[in-house]
Amino acid sequence: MELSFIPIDYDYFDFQGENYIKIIGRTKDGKRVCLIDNCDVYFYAILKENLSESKINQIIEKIKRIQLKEGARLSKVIKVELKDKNFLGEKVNALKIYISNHKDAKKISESLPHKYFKHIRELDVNYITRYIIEKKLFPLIWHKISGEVLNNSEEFGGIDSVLEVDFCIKIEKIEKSKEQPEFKPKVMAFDIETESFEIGQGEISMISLYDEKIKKVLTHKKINSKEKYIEYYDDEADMLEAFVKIVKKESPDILTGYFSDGFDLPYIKARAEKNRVKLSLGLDGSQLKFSGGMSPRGKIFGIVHVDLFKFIQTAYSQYLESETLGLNDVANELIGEKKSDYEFKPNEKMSEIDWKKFIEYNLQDSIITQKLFLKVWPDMIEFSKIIQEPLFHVSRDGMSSNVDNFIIHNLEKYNEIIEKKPIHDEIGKRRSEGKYEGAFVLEPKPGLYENVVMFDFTSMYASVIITYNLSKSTFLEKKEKNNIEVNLGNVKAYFTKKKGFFPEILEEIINLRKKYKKEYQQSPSPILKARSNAFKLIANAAYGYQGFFGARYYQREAAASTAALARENILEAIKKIKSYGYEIIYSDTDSIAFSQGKKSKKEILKMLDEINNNLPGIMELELEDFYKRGIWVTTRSGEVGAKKKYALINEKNKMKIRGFETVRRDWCNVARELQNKVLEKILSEGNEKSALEYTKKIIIQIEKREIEKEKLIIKTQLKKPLSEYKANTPHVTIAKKMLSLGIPVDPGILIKYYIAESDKKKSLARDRAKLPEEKTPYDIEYYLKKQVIPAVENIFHVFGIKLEDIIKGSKQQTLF
DNA sequence: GACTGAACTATACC
DNA sequence: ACGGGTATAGTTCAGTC
Repeated sequence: MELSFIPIDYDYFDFQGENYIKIIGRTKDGKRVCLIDNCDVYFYAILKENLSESKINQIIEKIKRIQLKEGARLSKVIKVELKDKNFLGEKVNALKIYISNHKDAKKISESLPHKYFKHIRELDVNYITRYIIEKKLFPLIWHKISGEVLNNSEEFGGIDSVLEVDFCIKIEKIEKSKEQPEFKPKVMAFDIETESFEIGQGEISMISLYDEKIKKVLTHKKINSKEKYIEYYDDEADMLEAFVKIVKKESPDILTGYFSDGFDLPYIKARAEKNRVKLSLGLDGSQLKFSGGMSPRGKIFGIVHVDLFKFIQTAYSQYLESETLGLNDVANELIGEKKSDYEFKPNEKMSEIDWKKFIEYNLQDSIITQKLFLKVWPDMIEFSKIIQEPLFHVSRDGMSSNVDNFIIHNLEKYNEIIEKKPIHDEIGKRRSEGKYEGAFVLEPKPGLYENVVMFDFTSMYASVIITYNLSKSTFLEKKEKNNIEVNLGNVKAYFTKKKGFFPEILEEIINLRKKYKKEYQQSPSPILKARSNAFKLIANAAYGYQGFFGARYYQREAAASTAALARENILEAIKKIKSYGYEIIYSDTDSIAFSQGKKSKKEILKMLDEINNNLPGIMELELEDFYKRGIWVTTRSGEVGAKKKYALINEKNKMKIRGFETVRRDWCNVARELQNKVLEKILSEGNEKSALEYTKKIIIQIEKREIEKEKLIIKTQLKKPLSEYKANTPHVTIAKKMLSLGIPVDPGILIKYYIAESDKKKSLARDRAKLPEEKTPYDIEYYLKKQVIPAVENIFHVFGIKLEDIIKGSKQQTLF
């Protein structure tokens, strides 16, 4: 049989002591198919130099005889081949040791004659990754498959008869299809509401499910509503059974939730256990499984469970402006949908109407989750195709894993043996190496500037890595002839000029990014945008990756050299721009702001060209934008210019605000909004007059207690468990109060509070911190002196105005 | 008891 | 444990006078 097939979910099983892969996917006409196949399982033992041919043959013969008994399984070496390979760019002789079961790789490696080997590698390449590398059956890409249909076959223990698929096929031939039509998966979203926020404590009140066909809320609460989407069940157990039944019947390709690895699925599992309900959601009847220890990942065979939160965290968060990564904020920003505002109440206090609203809210969450999924789907599918790892992994992995995997899947053409992941001791060693010097930041001279030009280096760190060939495999332990030398303060680092695979792969990523960006600009589509963006994200992560202790190709010197050469390049560019007679205002890492002065835009672009003609390698400086005005302020303490804090307005009146309190969520809105207004007025009008008037107005409103509570709320994130805090800050104090009221305070939540009035003049802020719903009037002095005035006084200082004098001069002098 | 600086904490920039 | 370093600024708290 021959068919067009797109792989969606990968899993493996053992049959007669050997490994097999089972892949669930779809055919072009929407049939669901399971493919069964296997591939060679092997690892490499890299030989020491100077071993004679006869000695090597002797070693091979010895290894061939290795056999291990693992429980009922007899594991053995199948064959051994001597190979010419590369390891970290060096030619090596390696034994490719084929074994019968990948689970025994480590055990078998332990019984090798280690004294003949420099390294043992590829023990930590998992079977699914190995299969994809070997057989080139890539995730979410269409393939032409030929094979034998298994129909009530005895083969593989009768696997085809338990699988709920249209066909089960044993693969004979795999070919990538020429045509790659868009694949639209069947996606079901779900969400639960519970009596408790702690996993498994208290019942699940309801479960909502949503896809193109299904729109349901399952509940065992007895309320009097005839809404069509509500399905009533006798108890929690019945409801859970119905959940399993509906998911199985609909059988989506993807089941998605928001934070569902961390909450919904673990909760469902805990309650199912309590109620003795089997969560046999897998296409082979297998149960929902969890893996991953500390941060569990819920897996269902054949239906890919995607926790949208995780993907958004790694692939989107750097572009989001949302204050939290909660479903509400993210959906609002990405798809413009707001959740219905429902206020949580303890169950026993809920009225009939509350329950109806709660059910509606629960359904709404699933609907939003599904829409959000469809919005980010182009990014997810492109990530999976580019990194060549299954959706299940790519949707959850962090960027370091993604970079790791991208490299692993691209090493074949370099004939490279894959480096191992670090384990405990190695991680500890790497972490103890300490920090290295990072980016250069120029101290600005505070002031309001007219006509500001901003240049920046395109993908600066990636360009530096490529231009100077910085990586683990190109790093030299000591100086060699004709190498690249980098000054790292008291020491020097050396890199060979012979192109390494890491910079070369990175260059390919950059080129592909350029290619797809161009294609996107010519004919925009979400897929092309996602593809271009995925390459950009991987390129941007490459620098952090080489300095990250968990990376396979970690090389601290390469990371330190990248930062050092970036500094060198930006300083050189600053010098160059200065030499053309421009006044430099500011610079941070890869960007330079300077005054246009009397020069024309044409002259500036000509200078840019000239600078670019002299830059090394692929380094490239580009125009970020021309700005009408920009403002830089001093630090709070005094005279020096504040770094990482400025505001600009371009010729289309679009503002770019960096670092100011306006963009910080741990300041109250009254201060943020005032500061934003002040910056806007000053930048668009070119003076401080109306901004000052506006500021006075707000100050008076605060003094008259005319500000609504909502605008005074300060939000601070709890970054770790309460018990680990050494300092009793206001937000920790409030978190403790919340805990005593029975509200869960897990790390990561945003603590909201305001500062209230108190008779004691000298009390600490934490003693006056109150929950938003408390009634004590707000502390006028605190909001003036600690929020509003600090937010704007540095800005007025630029114009020589001391805000305090102004206020003193007005009638409200009593406060000061 | 007022003052000062270090420690701790959160959040931004790139 | 699941990218890096640079930077500002708040609150608390221990030590000094």
